[in-house]
Amino acid sequence: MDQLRETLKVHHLRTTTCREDVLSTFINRKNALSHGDLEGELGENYDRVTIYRTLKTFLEKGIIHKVLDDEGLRYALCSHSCSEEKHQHDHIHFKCSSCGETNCLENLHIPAVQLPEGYHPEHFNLLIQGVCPKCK
Amino acid sequence: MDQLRETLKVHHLRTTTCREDVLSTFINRKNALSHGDLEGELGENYDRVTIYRTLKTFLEKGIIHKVLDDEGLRYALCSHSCSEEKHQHDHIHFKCSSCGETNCLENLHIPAVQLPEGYHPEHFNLLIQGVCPKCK
DNA sequence: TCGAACTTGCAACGGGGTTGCAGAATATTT
DNA sequence: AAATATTCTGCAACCCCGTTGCAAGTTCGA
Repeated sequence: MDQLRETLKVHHLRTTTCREDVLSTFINRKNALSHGDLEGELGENYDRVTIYRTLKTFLEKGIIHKVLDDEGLRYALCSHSCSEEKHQHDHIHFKCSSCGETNCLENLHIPAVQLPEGYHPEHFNLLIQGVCPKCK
Repeated sequence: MDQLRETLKVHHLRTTTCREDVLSTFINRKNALSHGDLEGELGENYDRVTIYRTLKTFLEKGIIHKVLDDEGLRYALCSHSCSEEKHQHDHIHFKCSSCGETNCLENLHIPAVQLPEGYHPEHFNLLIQGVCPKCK
């Protein structure tokens, strides 16, 4: 409870019930969420627009990061090392084709790639699709 | 010219000018294209819906594949080994943050990843963002 | 407790993508 | 070459995603 307020405070955000609820949804659900997921869970309490803006704010402040997907964007909590100035996301995302859940594999790093001459890589995004442990 | 018709024929598609034009746009431009790109190039000749359906058809037949992006889907030509039954896409995509182009690095394969117990990977999608050779 | 600064809800909008249907084009059969 | 079956296209309409402007409400520091 105070944990949430603390997180918001650290990122210089005013504590509002919407931000607390969105943040706690991310913490409880653990996997990557789309705007639609959040609207389904919180849509009766808050306007869609507010949820969009909350996501945008959280993105900018480094609280969440984008997770690529072949059918729409999702978002997931950043590790604690992220901030407004610097994001560090070289971990792998796994999307289960059975249950549809997308999860961060925080402790698996994207392997190094030897790019041809002239390419200057900045960000890496690896999505692996398949069947997750829960779905056999 | 006959090359295009041949490709369509191989995939059991009727030859129409729209399909020929979309296909030749992919071949000429070489990089990954969004629906918007195609509409910009061919929109005066064909309806948006027709372009959408052409992309969908090409996807199903294994002529093009989806390319992930942090701001909307793109499509790129498949290598010749793809078909309706089997797609093989373990190559890397590079998106330039300067010119905005996304390209397939066909000859660079995604390195193997050791997933935790229970994960059964099927498809891999690696997007690297940075600056491409053309943009210094 | 007051006021400045920020956040929310509402309405409205634009774009992305899909569907149903009638008419047009393509392929196939004779 | 003509007729038929099949497929494709254009149009209209629709829904969903995401954004913007503005007025009213809320937060927080002085």
